Amino acid sequence: MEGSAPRRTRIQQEKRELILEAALEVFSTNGFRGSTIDQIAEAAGMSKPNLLYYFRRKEDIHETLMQRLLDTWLAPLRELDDIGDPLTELRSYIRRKLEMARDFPRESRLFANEILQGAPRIMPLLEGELKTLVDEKATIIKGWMRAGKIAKTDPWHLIFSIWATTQHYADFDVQVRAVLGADRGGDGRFEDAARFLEQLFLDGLKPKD
Amino acid sequence: MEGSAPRRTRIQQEKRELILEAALEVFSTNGFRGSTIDQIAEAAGMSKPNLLYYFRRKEDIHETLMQRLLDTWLAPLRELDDIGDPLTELRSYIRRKLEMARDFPRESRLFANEILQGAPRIMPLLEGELKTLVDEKATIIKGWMRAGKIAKTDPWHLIFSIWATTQHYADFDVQVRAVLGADRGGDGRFEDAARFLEQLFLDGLKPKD
DNA sequence: CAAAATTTTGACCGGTTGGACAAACGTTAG
DNA sequence: CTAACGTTTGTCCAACCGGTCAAAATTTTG
Repeated sequence: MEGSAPRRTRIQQEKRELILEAALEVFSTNGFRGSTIDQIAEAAGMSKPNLLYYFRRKEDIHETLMQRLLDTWLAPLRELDDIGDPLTELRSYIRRKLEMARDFPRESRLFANEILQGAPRIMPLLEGELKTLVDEKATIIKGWMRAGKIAKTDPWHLIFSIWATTQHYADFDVQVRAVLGADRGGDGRFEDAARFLEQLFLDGLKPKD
Repeated sequence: MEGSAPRRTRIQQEKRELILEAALEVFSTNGFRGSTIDQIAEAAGMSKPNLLYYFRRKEDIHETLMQRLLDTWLAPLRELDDIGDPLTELRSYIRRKLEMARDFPRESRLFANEILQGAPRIMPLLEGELKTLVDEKATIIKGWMRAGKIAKTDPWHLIFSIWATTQHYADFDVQVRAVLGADRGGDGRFEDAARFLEQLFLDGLKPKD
């Protein structure tokens, strides 16, 4: 019995990967119920029954995708630790998170879709693993505040605000580009965003003097 | 010919309102494609053909909902004007926006759903009405910066960050509550958020001295 | 009351979708 | 070659879904 490692041949590994890649594309733009197995199969270059040979149910694909997603998605937060200057640490967390929004917008949208609909499939993860991680990092941040290294405020809401502002550039990308227009909505928007966010989180809006 | 005001009896007005209310509930939690006419009809307490008597197509309901939504949704930004102290003006914009996230989370989620999927139905509005409004307000904010009333930064990204942080409490509500836990995730979370956001946007994270 | 107009419903339809299945195809090992 | 195993596909099905339609029920109007 080997329930924890049921993988077989190399072909299966490759095909499963192909399907997951295709499913990420389709799910992230159409949502779970808005996506069809046929769409995913076509995007993966195979027939529907063939796809169902590798994943028995549509939900299995989604579940596998979500499991992998959470690991990579929370990696930047996991890296946040006590060594180094607090402000620098927070600044690079924001930068990494923004880079993920730029480089993995599909993952961000998939996650947003799931949360928007009430997180029916990952609620236990949110209340368990995620809460534990955030609480742990909030304690670190609280320590920084007590030591006078950063301003005193609510660490949890601070983390929320970093998530919100960075993921916004992935989840609401079409809106951002529409509002910025053709000239400013190009590739440079992420650098503009990085500059702005750094200033916002470090200094706020009050004029310097 | 009265294409602009095709409303008829009082019953029609009431039933249409009933349907829109039910559709808001269903669409905002399941997305457009994830929602069925049957679900909406049941939530509105009527049969499917009866619902289709008031709205001929599923898309008509969604379209009507989106049109109304945008007006109320952008109201807080429209109120932002040049009279009064800039920092106070921005602070009350943030507060109003957060109140909307608290009082109209379904509207926020409906909008988020639409944007997430590439805004297929409201793209023209984003590039037209919305962009015009944001550009106009960005000009006002730029004036404040030139006058030294607030710190110099990018007005567009400032507006994005206000949208992102406030709507986060509606769109990602389940995640916020899961992470905050039973004790801190109660009704007080919006007041905590308001306090945090005020501090973030005004002073940033650098320690006071 | 009676005719006209409006509202509601049951039955139905065509298209789509998730999924099952067995047969065919390919590949590898003896 | 051939048997065994893994892979691929055509076909099919039952459930669902958006939408139609005609008839029935109700309300409005004269």
